[in-house]
Amino acid sequence: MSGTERIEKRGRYNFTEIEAKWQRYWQEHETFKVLNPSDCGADTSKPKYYVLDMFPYPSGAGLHVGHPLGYCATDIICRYKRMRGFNVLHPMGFDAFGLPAEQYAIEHNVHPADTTRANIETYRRQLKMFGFSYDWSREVATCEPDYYKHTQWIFLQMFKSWYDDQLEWTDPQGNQTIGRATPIEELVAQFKSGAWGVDADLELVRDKETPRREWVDLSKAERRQAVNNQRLAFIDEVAVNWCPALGTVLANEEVTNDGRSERGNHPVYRRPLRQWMLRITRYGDRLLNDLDDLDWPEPIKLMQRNWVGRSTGAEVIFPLAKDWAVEGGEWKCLCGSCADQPVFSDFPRSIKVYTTRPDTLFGATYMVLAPEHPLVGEIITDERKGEVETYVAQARNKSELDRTADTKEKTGVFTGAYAINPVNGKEIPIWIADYVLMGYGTGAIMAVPGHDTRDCEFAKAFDLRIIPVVMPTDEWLAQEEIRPADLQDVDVLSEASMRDLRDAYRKSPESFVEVFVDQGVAINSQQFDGMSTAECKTKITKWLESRCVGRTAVNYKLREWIFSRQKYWGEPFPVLHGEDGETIGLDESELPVELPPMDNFKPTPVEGDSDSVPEPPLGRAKAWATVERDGKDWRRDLNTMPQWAGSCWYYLRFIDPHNSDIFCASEAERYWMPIDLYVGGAEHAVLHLLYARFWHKVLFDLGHVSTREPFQRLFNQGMIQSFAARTSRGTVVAPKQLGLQEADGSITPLTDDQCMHFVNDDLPEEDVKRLVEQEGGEPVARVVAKMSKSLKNVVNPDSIIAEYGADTFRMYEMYMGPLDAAKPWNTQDVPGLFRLNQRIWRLVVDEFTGENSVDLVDVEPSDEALRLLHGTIKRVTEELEQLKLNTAIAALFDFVNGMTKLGKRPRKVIEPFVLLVSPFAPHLAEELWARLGHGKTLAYEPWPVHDETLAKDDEVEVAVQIMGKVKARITVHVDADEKTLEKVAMADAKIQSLLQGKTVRKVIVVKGRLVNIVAN
RNA sequence: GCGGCUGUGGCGGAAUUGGCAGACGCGCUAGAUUUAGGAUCUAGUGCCCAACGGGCGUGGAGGUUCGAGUCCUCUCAGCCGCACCA
Repeated sequence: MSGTERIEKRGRYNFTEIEAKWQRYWQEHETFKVLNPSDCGADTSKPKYYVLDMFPYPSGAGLHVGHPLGYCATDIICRYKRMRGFNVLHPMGFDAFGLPAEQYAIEHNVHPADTTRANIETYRRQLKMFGFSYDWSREVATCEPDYYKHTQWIFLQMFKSWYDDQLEWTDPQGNQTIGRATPIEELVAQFKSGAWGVDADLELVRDKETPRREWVDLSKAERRQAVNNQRLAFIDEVAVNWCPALGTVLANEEVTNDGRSERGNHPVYRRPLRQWMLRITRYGDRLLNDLDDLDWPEPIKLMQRNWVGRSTGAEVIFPLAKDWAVEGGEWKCLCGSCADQPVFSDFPRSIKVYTTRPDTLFGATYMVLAPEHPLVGEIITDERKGEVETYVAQARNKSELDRTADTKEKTGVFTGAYAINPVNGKEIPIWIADYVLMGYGTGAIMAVPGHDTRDCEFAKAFDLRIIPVVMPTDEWLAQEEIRPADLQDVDVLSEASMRDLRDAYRKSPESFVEVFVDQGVAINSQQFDGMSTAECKTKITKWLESRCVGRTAVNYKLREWIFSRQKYWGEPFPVLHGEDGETIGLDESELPVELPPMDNFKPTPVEGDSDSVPEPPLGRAKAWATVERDGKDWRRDLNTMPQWAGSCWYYLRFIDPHNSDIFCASEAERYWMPIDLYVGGAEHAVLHLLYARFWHKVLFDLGHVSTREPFQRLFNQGMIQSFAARTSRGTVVAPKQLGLQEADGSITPLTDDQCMHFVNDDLPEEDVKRLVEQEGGEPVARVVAKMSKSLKNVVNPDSIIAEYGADTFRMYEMYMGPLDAAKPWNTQDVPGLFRLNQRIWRLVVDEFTGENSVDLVDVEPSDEALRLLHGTIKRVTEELEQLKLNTAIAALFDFVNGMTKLGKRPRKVIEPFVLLVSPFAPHLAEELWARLGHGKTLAYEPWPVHDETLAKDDEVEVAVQIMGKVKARITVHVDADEKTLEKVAMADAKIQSLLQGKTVRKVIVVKGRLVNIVAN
């Protein structure tokens, strides 16, 4: 190591050489390579700790300062855990498939594989500069065939399974569970044996009472459909955001409010398209319930719960008035072709709705269908046809965002048809309105304008009846700002005026300013009158059930996952499509299905609102797309999987990254899972984490993984923000783009020094007045903003590392504030941490001679030095355990300050301190450890343990308060009891004088803290 | 609109969970030092006042308590998520 000699000669803290040296050392010695239990030499007696970072998407811009925030934190924890005797798995890889690479490829005519490879190299180089203790031998990239072979394999498992939601089983962890992913063969066997059948829509029917069709009577295509209707991965036609110009489906987030594509501003249309779907909703309950046992931030759990959006209520059937009548409580079919007294699951010519408020059924005065509802065409009367069709056509082309824009007024059309309210036999009009979404519930609602704000708005707009069926609480009725104008003066305390209010509500609920949507007491509901909302819900549902027109139901906001993209740079689907519409999964031995080499990734543009949908780019790879098998022609699927696919299981691949047979060997999986700590940004709070949990549960059901949940503990790092300026118009610009307006109107750009003062908010007042944005000359104010390319305030870690070193960078980011808080980057603060590292360096090294400092002494440390050390060990350890890394570093500062005061540095104190420093500034600590005479890395040295008796001072200062205000301080023994404390406090001269002429009422003593004297 | 989070000096942030508000760092002030180094060391640094004393201070207003940054009620501001979910 020639570099060391030079360092010794100069003796200064030369971070460049030290960091290069130790990074080389770690690499050469494979210091952080960790073994799997079956590997030769593995020590399975140690406890395991699996720490995972959210792996990055390698974009062209390279790493920014936000990435390493979480990575530094996990690295510190990993280094700490190793020293605490854990086998630590700490891997890193790249989420390498995705749209940006493809867009870049189209614009610059390069292959996404090439740019991705180059970007990965940049990222890897940058990540290595930080000295992270990753086991690089486990690196993966999701775009490599070795990797996506298994992504395809997992997809096949979903294609080959279905969710048996009634199967009761005990999972390997001993939990009683209902519902499980099961091989599709078991479903087919049940069909074949005649145990199960299907309904008219080829959906599964288990009981034999319900009218159903049997397997033997189904055509080949129908059988395939019946099975497809259950598969976890299936093909279905769904309404999507189709952008003809871009030639792809867009996510809702990629569509602007005026129905155009975010990228390119092209028109976007709602189109029903055949897409791969994953049946994630079957896991809704488990995705919800299993959150309870996870050590995640509550807000994230809440976001996931809201996303799943489970609600309970009832499905209710509203028969069409032209086809059904009620005679003597029995349903009578008017068309003659339907069975009288139909069963719930087979009630022809009726509208099924979902409601969370079956108790308000008597208040349902009209119905609304979503414009896309399949019954719309059937029920419109001839005279309404034109108007309805125009409305439906309009709604069809609106994006979801457009339709749900909040300020929008209610629109709709009457169909001319009526339905029968099953609770009272009354005929109610059926309307069509886009405030009802096809994607939720049944796509149809019963409207209760008396107790639903949206229905009320609609009813008022179209002059529909409003019937109150829930009497609000007195408290609600009595609110002044809600009461009708003519009842403003009543005395709400009297029972008589409450009666007036109730009568007024009964007569015209719309005269109250707000709609009552809460729980109350049923009115106008015949035999259910007087029941509480909760009771009424159950009773009405039971009543409906007994008449086969309703049943309890559960609904989710969660939608099935649209899983295909019309793009090149993603995982191909491992399936073949036959000419007759059959889709088969490939055999495992045929994986991976590699992407064909191509050089043109452009979508085929289509003009305007055409129904034709062009082929995805993969369609141009003609030879690849066609496969001959068993004498028949098959076609590959031309779609690819979305970017989420690879990240749904990467944490499993890290466990066994080079296994070419299976995605992850079971023994290793059982050893390492679940992940003990998962750190990443809150932007993945819902989608990635939900999708990955879903895949994991499928793998768990099928016996491929051993834990119900992948990520036991989750931690969200906060965003690194930037100081910026906001102009009076609201534009945000970086400090560098500011200037001072001179008297002649010209603008002088801010100097670096002035920028600093701007950031610190302490520019001289006359400068603040002249502060303007350079380009527009508009006045600005200081704000904290997101770092963004357009703001030109992105800080590149490379330059900071070059200037101050990786150890300083790591320390600075950890010292900025709490890990989970958003905080602004301030380069000005970096030198403070650089100074800390220099001071730590000088605790050991004499800067001039380069030898160990003469103050470093081999004598027994003083009590004071020991107290300092053990206090520091205690603090650092406790803060590390809680991921409070900012205050842990504050403890390091305190130690160095303390040592500076003490002068001499006993080796017995300095050595453990170097170990405490090592997770934070590993290069520095390794170098000092070597200079202290140790021959090998400190990465596996035991973590220092503090001795409580040494950490404590014998004496402690206690505050003495009078009436809660500190008036004096006394010094007492740490263990002094309450009585002693009180005595010493009362004896204090100052306290004595302040108590002159006052009566002591009470004395509160908190041991070791304070004495509070209550006196007047 | 609904839900969540956050408001503490000139700046970033501490505060043992109801017990001395402002740890630690940045910046600033003064001094020492010279090995002129992205130095170091010492002292100071919340605000106000008639200044070895006193008053006020954790977005604002109330409240509970011997005692509140911390708990309760109301309120303001900022950020994030969802958004016609029946």
